[in-house]
Amino acid sequence: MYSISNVSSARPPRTTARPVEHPFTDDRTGRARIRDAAIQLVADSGPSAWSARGVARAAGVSPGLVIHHYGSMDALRAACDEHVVARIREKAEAASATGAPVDVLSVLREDDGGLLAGYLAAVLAESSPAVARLVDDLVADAERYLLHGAASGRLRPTDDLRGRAVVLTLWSLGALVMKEHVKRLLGADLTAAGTGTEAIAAYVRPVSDIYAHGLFSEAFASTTRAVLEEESP
Amino acid sequence: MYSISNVSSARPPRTTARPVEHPFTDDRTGRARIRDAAIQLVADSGPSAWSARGVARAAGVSPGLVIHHYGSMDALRAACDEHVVARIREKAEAASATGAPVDVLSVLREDDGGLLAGYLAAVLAESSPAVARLVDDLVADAERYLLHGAASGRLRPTDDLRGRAVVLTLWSLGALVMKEHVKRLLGADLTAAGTGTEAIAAYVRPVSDIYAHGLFSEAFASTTRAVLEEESP
DNA sequence: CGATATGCTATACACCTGTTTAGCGCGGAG
DNA sequence: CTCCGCGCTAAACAGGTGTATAGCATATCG
Repeated sequence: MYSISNVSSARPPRTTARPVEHPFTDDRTGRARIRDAAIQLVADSGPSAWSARGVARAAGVSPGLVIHHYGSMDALRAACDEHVVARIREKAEAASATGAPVDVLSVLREDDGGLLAGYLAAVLAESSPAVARLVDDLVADAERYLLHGAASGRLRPTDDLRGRAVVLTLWSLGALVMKEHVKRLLGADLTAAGTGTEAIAAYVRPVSDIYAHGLFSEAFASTTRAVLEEESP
Repeated sequence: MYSISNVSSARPPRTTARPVEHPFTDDRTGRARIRDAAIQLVADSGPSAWSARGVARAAGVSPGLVIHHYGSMDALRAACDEHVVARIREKAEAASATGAPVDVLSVLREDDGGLLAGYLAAVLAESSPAVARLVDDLVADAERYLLHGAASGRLRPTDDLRGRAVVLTLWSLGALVMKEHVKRLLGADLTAAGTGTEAIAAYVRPVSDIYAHGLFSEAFASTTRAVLEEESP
């Protein structure tokens, strides 16, 4: 689900990969600098940019230090996933606590220059236990929101709340993965925090329209429902 | 858009990567065998499986022959993209000619063991001119379908037909890219041609429900529309 | 027959990958 | 002072990458 009232105002431009000023500066040891540089690199240049030497260069350290701190590139990858997932979880929980709509795209629209969104977009299609857990959690969040929304009368009830939560969440995440196509076709950059309301609106408007009224005419919707009921076991 | 009446019946199981029996056998020179093996490899094992030696092994030839025929791995990649895109285009045109709903997921559900879908899922998030063109064409197809659907009264009219076409197409393609998450969360395998109606239904049902009625209650939809109109320039 | 084209392999090369190892510098504690 | 721990680099290694090159086998044509 996506609510227009959640559309944030203009943000500062994205930073490019370089060693490395960062929105989360809590534990800036060499270890943290390396992890953060790796996240930035993947967010900016995709999974193919992943290498010990690339990360080392971006962090301003030697490749040996990368391995020294993390033991292997796989372990670094897992650490990056866990870190990004934890951050997103925090943001999703904060949004949930305010009763705001729990759409992952709005959760990700923060002043981090598109870092979390960019990294997530890059890894969503890859096999990662941490990311799979995040997706599952986001679905659970969406399901809770749908439940409350139906109870309050804002959202239509359904006998398959979970299926709906899965579909809505995966649609949003899928659009994120397909961000370059979204950008080319609609001019909307789903990860750029610097994007103004207008540029995101090109994506949000048709989405909201479908959420508001569906796609089928009422007559056709009735027909489809009849077909659905025939096919049910 | 997705129509239940388009759900195909059970198909034979997927083939695994091996040298290599294939649904399209028209030009089975060494060159074609290599290209087809490469497509199968990526469909089965993702972009990280891409290497001259991996493709050569799968095709039962030497790595040198791969390069001999295509000049470089980049050229082979481009050839694979073009080939898959051409096949999908054929299928989409055939579906369009019959007036069937032009949903890419149903177009891809054929007796090729999930090959086209699997390859497309693997490359959709990567930068590829051929794939971008395919996406653009699929959006154009969807827009035409929406136009006809609105004229016939089956689909709701909208002042942003193109935006809707983009969103619907990218949702479907996004779900394809996220196929492992769809499978884990709903048990629906969007690329496996061997999947029966029931397994796909777990994805299709909530989708159809949203298409039929939207997500918001009528009261809330009216409110959202009011917000939308306020925010329009 | 020889010449040419095509298909193909084996080998080698330059460069990249992740990882290991040795060693230096610095700070703190005893 | 010495010792220890930590942070760090440089060099080396094994294994992988894409690619180039030489050469063999086969078929076809004049």
